[in-house]
Amino acid sequence: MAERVRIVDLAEELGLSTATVSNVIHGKTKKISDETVKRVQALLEERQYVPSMAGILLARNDSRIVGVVVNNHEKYEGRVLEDAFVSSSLNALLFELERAGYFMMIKATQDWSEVERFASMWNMDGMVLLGFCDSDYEKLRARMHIPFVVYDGFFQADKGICNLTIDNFDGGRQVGAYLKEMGHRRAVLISDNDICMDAERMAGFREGFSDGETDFLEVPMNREGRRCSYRENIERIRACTAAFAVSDVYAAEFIHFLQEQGISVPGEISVVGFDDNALCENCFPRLTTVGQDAGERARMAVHALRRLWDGETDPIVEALPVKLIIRDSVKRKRY
Amino acid sequence: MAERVRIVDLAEELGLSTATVSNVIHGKTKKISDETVKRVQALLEERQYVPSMAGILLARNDSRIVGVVVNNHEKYEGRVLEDAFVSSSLNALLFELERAGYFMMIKATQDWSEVERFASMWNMDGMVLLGFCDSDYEKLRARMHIPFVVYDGFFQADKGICNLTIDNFDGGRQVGAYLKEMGHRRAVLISDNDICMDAERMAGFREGFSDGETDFLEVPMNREGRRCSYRENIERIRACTAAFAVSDVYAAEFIHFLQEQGISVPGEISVVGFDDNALCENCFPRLTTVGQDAGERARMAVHALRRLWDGETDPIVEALPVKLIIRDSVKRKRY
DNA sequence: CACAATAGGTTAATCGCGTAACCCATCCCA
DNA sequence: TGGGATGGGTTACGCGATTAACCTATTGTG
Repeated sequence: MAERVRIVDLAEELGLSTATVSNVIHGKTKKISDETVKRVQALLEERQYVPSMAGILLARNDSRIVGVVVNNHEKYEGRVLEDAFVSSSLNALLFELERAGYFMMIKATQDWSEVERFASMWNMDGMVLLGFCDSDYEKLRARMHIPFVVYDGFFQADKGICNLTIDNFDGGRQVGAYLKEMGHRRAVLISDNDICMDAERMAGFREGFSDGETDFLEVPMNREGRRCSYRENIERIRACTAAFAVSDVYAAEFIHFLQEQGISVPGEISVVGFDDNALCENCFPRLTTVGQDAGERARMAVHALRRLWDGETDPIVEALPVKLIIRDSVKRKRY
Repeated sequence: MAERVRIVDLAEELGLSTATVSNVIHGKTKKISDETVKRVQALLEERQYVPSMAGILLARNDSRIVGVVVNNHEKYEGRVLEDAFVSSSLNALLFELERAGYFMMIKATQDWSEVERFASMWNMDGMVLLGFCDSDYEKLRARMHIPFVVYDGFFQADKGICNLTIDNFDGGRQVGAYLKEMGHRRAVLISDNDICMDAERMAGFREGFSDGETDFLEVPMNREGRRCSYRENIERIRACTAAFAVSDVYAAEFIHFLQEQGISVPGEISVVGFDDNALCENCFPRLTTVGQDAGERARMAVHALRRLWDGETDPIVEALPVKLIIRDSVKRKRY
């Protein structure tokens, strides 16, 4: 373990006080001669001075840590960070926070008291919350005592919570409109009723797809038995020519099911997903889906935190735009 | 921002000194009356005392942070954390570190001086390195001044570096033996020559697959043009009945290519991957692959760190066992 | 009885850094 | 010549927790 170089060491070596060295480090050089500044800077460089966050944290109560809390929902079965949406979010957040000079600490939990401890122990500057929704609202309000941003979740706009989301409704609408325009009249809707934002996506789809002639089938799904419910509803599914799954993972699973049944995609049934996961490019056929720009959202998250730090209190509630990414899993239907 | 409850606050309220409160917190109760212990504990509970890591860090130089550094290799194109192997590793590490009472800080970089700063600023207790290999060895040795474990990478056993890996050779061997036993005689090998451990997997494959009658084709791949080189070699590929891709992602990509060409999998060509990524279950056909237990590896990593902290210096160099997971992408070949 | 041991604490220094308050020598100007 | 401004720093304390050294009163012991 190499010995840490401290400010006092440098000060001593230069015959200066720690205050002077500290001031040079922070650019408060108004009252220091140019020559002294240069000497200090040279030694900082030579000795490769790295500040100890322990001291800074204690002295200024400023940790430069942003905690990212991921809702460790049971549906992930203990593998939250493997979820394609979660991992792409973390990736974007990591780079964006680093760019802004912050450190990222991750916690995966459902237990709010843990989150509270976590934030408090480290004097976090802020937090980013992933995957929580309205039903967690009371806990959030009551227990979070530091600036935070909901990165993904479904919150009513009027709750005063800074909430970055994507325009789920519009995404669904675009899919609906696209499938209708491609000549489809009967579609399967695949979702998980437990997930709050699925409802938005489906509502959007209905608006985009519905007119006098179209019709859709909502296959009721339960978590354990998604495949089972496909099997039970196979005849009704065969009557459809298209499907909208509210997430790519469901879409891939559904395509898999169809292929097992010998139903060709998109020959007999066209499928559209949501999220633009990595898997879209690797499955066959390549999946048409709704894409969100993770980088843009992460930038918004950091921007929103900055505003909170600056004392701006009225929350940003943004529904970031979303767009349909057309690949190979939808075919025009001709009658 | 809720006011922090400090030890002095509790001490004052109890009419005790901070030393006593601190001692109770740490279970050093030999010289404290039972009654006092109870009073202190009751107040700790009531006031929900959460220690400040800033103070602890400064006083004991003990951060309980483990830094996880991911090699931000260009091949990831800025999306490291989205890589299936990386994300499953992070997931396993996160839970394992939490269980052991440590906090995880992530950094994605290729720049060693940054890693050094990172570790030094936070007085990290240890680090876990992902995705580095022998060529980084000198930097590692010269610059890392804290205990660290190579979680995944390819290092010579004799370098004295604590290196957890999987038995890449044996994985390849199992695949080779399996394909041979399934009657295949000509196979395509798909790999990326830049990745150090691919060589092991391929060497294992050769050993498992080769006998007088078998033969294989190594399609030379360059990163930008994997698909291109498939296209160029299409005739030679058609002459094969099986393929081994050294990672699931390559396998999925290859299957995709074959399906585009109208070649059925596994009807005409059987495909085996490596890693047991999430995508294996979702692609069609479900991918036969070589699986590694991420949880077990993470446990080993924490165990290895513990040993280093305990002063045990001879490094653990483990090649964790690996097993073939048979799904639907391989078909028996009959002549 | 003298002295030691023990119980039950307390005091004060320390960790590394930031910063408000202070200090001294010059210089300037009326 | 007296007083303020300015340049170029220094001193000293605070942040929260840990811990070695110290203290006092009571009990035990030969």
